[in-house]
Amino acid sequence: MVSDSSSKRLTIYDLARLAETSPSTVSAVLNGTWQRRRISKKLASKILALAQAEGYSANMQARALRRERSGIIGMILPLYDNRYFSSIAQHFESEARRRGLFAIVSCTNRDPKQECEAARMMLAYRVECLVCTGATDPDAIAQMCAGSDVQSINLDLPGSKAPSVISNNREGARQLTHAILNRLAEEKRSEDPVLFIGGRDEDHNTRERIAGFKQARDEMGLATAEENILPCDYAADKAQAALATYLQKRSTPPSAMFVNSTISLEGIVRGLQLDGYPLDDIIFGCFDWDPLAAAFHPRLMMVRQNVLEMIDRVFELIDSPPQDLRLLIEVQPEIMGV
Amino acid sequence: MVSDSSSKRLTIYDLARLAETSPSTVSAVLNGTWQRRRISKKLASKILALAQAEGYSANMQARALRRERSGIIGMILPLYDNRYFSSIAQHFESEARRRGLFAIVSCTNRDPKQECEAARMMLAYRVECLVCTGATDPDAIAQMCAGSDVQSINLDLPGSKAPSVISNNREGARQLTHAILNRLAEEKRSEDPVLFIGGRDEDHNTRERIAGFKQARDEMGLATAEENILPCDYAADKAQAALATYLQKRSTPPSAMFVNSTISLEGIVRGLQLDGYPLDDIIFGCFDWDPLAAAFHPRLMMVRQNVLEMIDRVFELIDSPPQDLRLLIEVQPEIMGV
DNA sequence: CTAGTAAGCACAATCGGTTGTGCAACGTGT
DNA sequence: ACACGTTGCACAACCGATTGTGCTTACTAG
Repeated sequence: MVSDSSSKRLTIYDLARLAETSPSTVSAVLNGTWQRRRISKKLASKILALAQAEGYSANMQARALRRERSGIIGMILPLYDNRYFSSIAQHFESEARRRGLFAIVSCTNRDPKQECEAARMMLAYRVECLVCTGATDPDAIAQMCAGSDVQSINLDLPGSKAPSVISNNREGARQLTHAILNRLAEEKRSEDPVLFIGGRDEDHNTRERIAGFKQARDEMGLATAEENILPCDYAADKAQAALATYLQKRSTPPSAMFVNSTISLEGIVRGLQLDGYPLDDIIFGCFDWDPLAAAFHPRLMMVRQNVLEMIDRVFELIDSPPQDLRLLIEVQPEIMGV
Repeated sequence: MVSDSSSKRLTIYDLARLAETSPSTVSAVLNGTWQRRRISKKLASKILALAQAEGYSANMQARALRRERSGIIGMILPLYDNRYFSSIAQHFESEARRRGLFAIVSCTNRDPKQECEAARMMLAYRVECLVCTGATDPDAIAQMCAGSDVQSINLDLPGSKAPSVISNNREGARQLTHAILNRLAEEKRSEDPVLFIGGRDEDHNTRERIAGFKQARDEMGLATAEENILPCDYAADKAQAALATYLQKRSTPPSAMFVNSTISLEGIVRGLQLDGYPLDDIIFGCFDWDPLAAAFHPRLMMVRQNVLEMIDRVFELIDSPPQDLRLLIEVQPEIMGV
């Protein structure tokens, strides 16, 4: 270790001087192409040992510039703070790492402006591919990427200008609704209404979940009153307020609810708790998964989206980009707690 | 928009040709140094308009290489999947963005190997600073950074080779314990034992929290039996098992518990729920914050660490690096739900 | 009318790798 | 001894920005 920490960072030029060889040879040795370049094993190991001893680390910017490949793969994400999105980020990172890519994830707070800004940054850093998760306007970003000749993929919410990987929301909702209805039947409350609450009407996923909800009820021979469908947005406060309004017209809370996300569930539970309703008696189905919440409530069933498989599908699309940009891949979620 | 999407990405050389000027001029205009270089306003606006129309975006690798500044700031994180860490990532990103820096966050699963690997990658990408959150071995990473002349800062867990920003764990635990004891007193159960459970004995934060716990009891004239302190690790299963063992010796669960994290709380609640104990009667104090959990339980008090201020402190340290690498900044957390 | 100054821009070196190509030296077969 | 193939490496041109410097013109002052 002769490292002169006095000067700058070590480069292949420094190593070349130390090893009394040329920079190109050092480069070839350090990036593994030395056999192809017929560098002798002896020289190669000398250089490797030297690099090791001096703690050399290649400058990725220089490499990226010359190779015209950054080795970076990007993802934009609405938020980190729930199990679903955080596990998306986590799996994306580890799968990228496994492939020798460097993942950068940017969270954009569900704000279209920030989404664009983040995408612009990612493109400036020359990401090799951009995964666009739960974007407000996925097509806008897909178009930016296309303009820069960068592949993009939609995750969680579908778009029309890039292939999409999403959960099978309709089928998941259908199964969850059946689980709720079965539970009601077990408890001899089959006739009680079920309230669907949370999410946004314009949102593809919410629409699909409502469709699945209705379909399941239909299959059980139950009609669904529109007043029992409340897509009041996701936010906890919105859900709490919507439920309060709903409850003004009745004496008791519904026996069962289909809650569209954990963030909505938070508002619902808080509201019921404040008003002193017997929380544990209500059957909840939540299209989202949070093990802590599941631990707390005895009648809470949750939909766990298959993040692992979704990320796998995303990388398959990266490996072999489909010709059809409207390709939609749906992954089956799992019902927990039935 | 004459963009010839046929060829490669647009460079300043292309723009120079289009604007009939030189690359250096284009560069100066696009990075804002054109006034200093006495480029005429007329030419400047021409180039800017052109760049806009053609959708030019600077190649950050080239810029970073030449400037010897990447514009990137890194963070390593144990996990995303709780409110604390996810909000750390979120605030770190937005503050970095505010400063024109690009944040990259890598999660390392509390694995020292992965921590080192991530740090190595970050250093290869020439991050300007590395924030090392909740690292298993912060000093190892601090040393790697020092070797590359890169500033590093510890967050959440302190180290001795880089300045650290952490919560005031002892004081937070003291206040939480007082809140628990007050609640017990209100409910005329002052004499009941309180169980401290979760966390690791070797862990700085856990040790501090235990100290705060004992101190608060001491201040109330209560002795603390060692059998009531169970640092059984954080994992939900470990906590559940530890509680089960604890309960074997007694007929009823403790009236109150100090739970060291939400992940431990998950195991505790699951175990109690399974065994059919009346969960709502137990007074919980959890050193962590999760609004969904808070909504579910009427007697759950939580410590919310002041992430906003912690991140602010981190950036202050980045702005003016202290001479003393052992500097420890403690930020006061907040007790929620008292 | 000329020296001196400022305005406006272009040149070329540089950051640290990568990679096509060239060129000795050495070995082999005839 | 000569042609020829191989081995082992060095040279130099990039990648796309930044920046010190220098060279025109135009303008101003004396």
